[in-house]
Amino acid sequence: MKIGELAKHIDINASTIRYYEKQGLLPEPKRALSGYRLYNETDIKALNIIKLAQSLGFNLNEIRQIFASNAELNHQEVLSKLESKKVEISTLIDELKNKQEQIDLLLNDLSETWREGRCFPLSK
Amino acid sequence: MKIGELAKHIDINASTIRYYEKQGLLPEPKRALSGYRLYNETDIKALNIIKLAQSLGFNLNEIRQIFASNAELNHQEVLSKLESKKVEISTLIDELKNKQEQIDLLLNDLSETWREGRCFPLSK
DNA sequence: CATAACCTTAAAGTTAAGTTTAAGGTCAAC
DNA sequence: GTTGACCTTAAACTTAACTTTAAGGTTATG
Repeated sequence: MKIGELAKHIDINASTIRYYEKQGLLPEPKRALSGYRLYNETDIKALNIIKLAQSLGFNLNEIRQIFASNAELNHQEVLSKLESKKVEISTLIDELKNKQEQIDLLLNDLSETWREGRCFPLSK
Repeated sequence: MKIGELAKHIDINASTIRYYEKQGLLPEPKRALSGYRLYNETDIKALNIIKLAQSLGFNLNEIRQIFASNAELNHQEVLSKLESKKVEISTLIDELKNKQEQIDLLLNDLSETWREGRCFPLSK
């Protein structure tokens, strides 16, 4: 599979794949005689893990540390990273619920401001 | 109040305040004869609203449109922006809960990978 | 066999939200 | 009366995660 096909499959830009390779997220692929990169199923898996990890809030640096082969982290450390992320997400959820309440407060504040004929909040 | 004092009060960099002014988020302040910017209580309020709105997930562009005085949006539109943000946050919360489940799936997947003696996910 | 679609690299550009720097003016304190 | 803290501006720099461009090589199609 050439890079364009892989890119379409994952719905990602081909240059992003080359970028990930440069960043050490993806292993260097085999090359055709032409020099074209050649990919297979494991590359699809790898890219899907990257996408998942990104959506979980890991940045590319963390993703490399956690999932790439250079083994900066051992299995126990990887598990602990993932568990921490779960806790982090719980915290985030609480914060978001809090923000919904803050929006309600702001809504009340604004109604009052406007009822009193005052101007927008960010002006004199 | 000069810019340094305001900055300390809000716990923000003085250059950030100048930056917000340049971006049209803050009105141009009075100046001392020296040219120094002079601020008062309403500027503290304004900056706090900016911080709140940022923490709610609005970017500076949205914050200007919604809260600045140039009145790009009327009151009704502002209310509706805030209500949409509340809905957005609800969606986000659901997504986050989902991600916690996905982490669990990943954890299971990894244990299996490792039990079978296979390597890290992002390698061949 | 020509042409379009695809691939290669290195390097530069993009975006948001600042931060830092340079070169200089102002002010309070000792 | 000078030193150090504070202020001014404009412009360049920063970071992450890409995307785009330039200049050129490869391959599939009619």
